[in-house]
Amino acid sequence: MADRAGVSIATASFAINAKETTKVSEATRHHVLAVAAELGYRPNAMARNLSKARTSFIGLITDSVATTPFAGELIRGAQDAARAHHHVLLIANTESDPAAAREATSMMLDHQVRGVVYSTWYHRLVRHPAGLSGVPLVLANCYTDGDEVQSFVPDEEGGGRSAAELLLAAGHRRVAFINHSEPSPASAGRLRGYRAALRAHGIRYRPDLVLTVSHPDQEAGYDVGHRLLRLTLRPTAVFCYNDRVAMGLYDALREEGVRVPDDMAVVGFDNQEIIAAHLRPALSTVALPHYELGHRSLTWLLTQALTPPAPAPTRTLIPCPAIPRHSV
Amino acid sequence: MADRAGVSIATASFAINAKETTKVSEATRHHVLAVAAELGYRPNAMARNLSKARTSFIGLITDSVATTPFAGELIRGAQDAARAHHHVLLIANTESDPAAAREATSMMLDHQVRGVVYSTWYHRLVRHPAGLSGVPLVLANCYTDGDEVQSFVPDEEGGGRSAAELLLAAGHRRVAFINHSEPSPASAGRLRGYRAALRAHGIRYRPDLVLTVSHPDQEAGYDVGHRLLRLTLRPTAVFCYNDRVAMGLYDALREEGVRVPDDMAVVGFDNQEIIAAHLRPALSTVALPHYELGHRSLTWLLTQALTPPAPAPTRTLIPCPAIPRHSV
DNA sequence: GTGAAAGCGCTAACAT
DNA sequence: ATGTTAGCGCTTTCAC
Repeated sequence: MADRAGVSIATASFAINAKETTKVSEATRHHVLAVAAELGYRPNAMARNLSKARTSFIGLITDSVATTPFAGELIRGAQDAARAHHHVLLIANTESDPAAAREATSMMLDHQVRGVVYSTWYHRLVRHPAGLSGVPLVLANCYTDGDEVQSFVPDEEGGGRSAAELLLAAGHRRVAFINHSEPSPASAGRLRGYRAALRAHGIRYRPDLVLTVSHPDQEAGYDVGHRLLRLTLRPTAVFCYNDRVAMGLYDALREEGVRVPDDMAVVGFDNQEIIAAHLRPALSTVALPHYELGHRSLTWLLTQALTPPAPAPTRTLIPCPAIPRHSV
Repeated sequence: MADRAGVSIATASFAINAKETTKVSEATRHHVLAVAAELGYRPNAMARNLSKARTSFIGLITDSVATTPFAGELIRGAQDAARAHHHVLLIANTESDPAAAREATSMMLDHQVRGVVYSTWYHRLVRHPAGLSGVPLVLANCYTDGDEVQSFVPDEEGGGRSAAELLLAAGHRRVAFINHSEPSPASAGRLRGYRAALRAHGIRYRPDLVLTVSHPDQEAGYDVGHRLLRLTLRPTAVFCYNDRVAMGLYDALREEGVRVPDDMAVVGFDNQEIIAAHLRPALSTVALPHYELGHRSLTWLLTQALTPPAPAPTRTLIPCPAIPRHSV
């Protein structure tokens, strides 16, 4: 195509890439661009990648895409950041299958990704992903034991505080917490946040007001709801581990003729739109920042990890914003 | 690395790619492979792509990733199919932004994708995606006017029939249908299916039993629920346009003391797990085949579109399976 | 069965 | 400011 423009192949390359050190005259540049447009010329990314010995690929590994809208949000955030930096995402979903993970890893390595973000659908501790030692790596929604790799995770404690705060600010003093019995960053963090909020309001923490469920879903919320109403000192407000528990709780409450929020205020966690926004009354909750997790991870890779000196890895907390609706 | 194995670069290439016409002796092949493994050698996909003048990329364009789990399922199906054929997906999400779509298109073209699947999050008519005339193309969950491009879409009519059948098979004769008022493949198809099922059971179609809503969500379901109960000839069963409407309907029914399924049987559509599986009682519904849509589209591209003669494009209907639970 | 050599379509020195 | 040239790491004839 350079030929058709009557210039050398090198000049064409310069013209098209419009470097800052513009080694080509404005005139010829325009001419080349015009000819290129006319011919519908598109540079071959493979050739460019090979020649520059560098691609514009970033790998994104998720352990689940479809179970929740969370992965979608994370992908969207990562995608937006990638686009802003003219990079393209190589996405692989492992569904927690080690074989799939291995395949994904080598696929990415073979394609010379510039870095990879490894993400999980729920916030948890992971081992250093195998085979990814040679590449700039960042974790989204998970972290490793000594935090020896950079990670971005939700600020569970802050979220727990915000959730409780939603209730406390409305004047509630007997606030129950339905927590997940499984130890995890979420259950531990939210509990800490709940206690901190109580403390800030001069309310003593009462262990009997925190109930736990082993599978935090609608069924559990329903069951624990009935337990809750039989407490000797019935709470006037409940902070639920997640929106699904809150949804089940709504059912239990309704069955017992307890109205939300008049007789009992409720807040959830996760901000699962399809549930939270459409319960009756709409559920006040706290959002998990999946979009930001994806966005920040990718941006970190592109702006920090790739330009030495490589920063020391840390676990970066991303806020979980409160989403007030009508259940308080 | 060939050098380290003491063979020529060409031989190494042959050994590694293990062609059928094995131009290399078993002995050297094993030797090369051993050395490669030892050195942790991985072929450079960029170089390979450039050399072969063909990549193993397939583009996947979605118009939304996060709003529903639907896109996730479709991606998962596509990804699985791609993996099975040793291809890798280049995913772009446009969020219905034309600029993003243009960018996605040229990104894919620049990367020499072998084909692209264009998908939408709800089943609809689309115009031929711009800029994609030069590439093998397949539509998932959408189709074009004259069906001049291959597409895979849900069998809405079959799904509607299955939904109604769930109710009819349980002996119901007065079955209402809450439809979406907006004309669409879904509303038209499901209505046809509903009527066909009625006919098959020798029941006369009564237009007054089909109510419509303009935004098929929980709020609409709630509102229409009250309307429904005021019908002179109250139905004993309802087929809802989707699970969200059913969720709202549950609320209305409960308010009026109408029990599901004893006083009123309900079926939904979409099989949105988070709702359907956890309503009380769990909602019988019909699933949208997003996984298959993605899987079939990709498989078609890889097996049909890429091997001449190119098949004539058709709109292929994918079944929507009934998911019986406890609301009938 | 194995090796030499010519590209694939670009980028980046290095000339001019 | 523009052209020449040497690769980037592979695949693939074509000789041997």
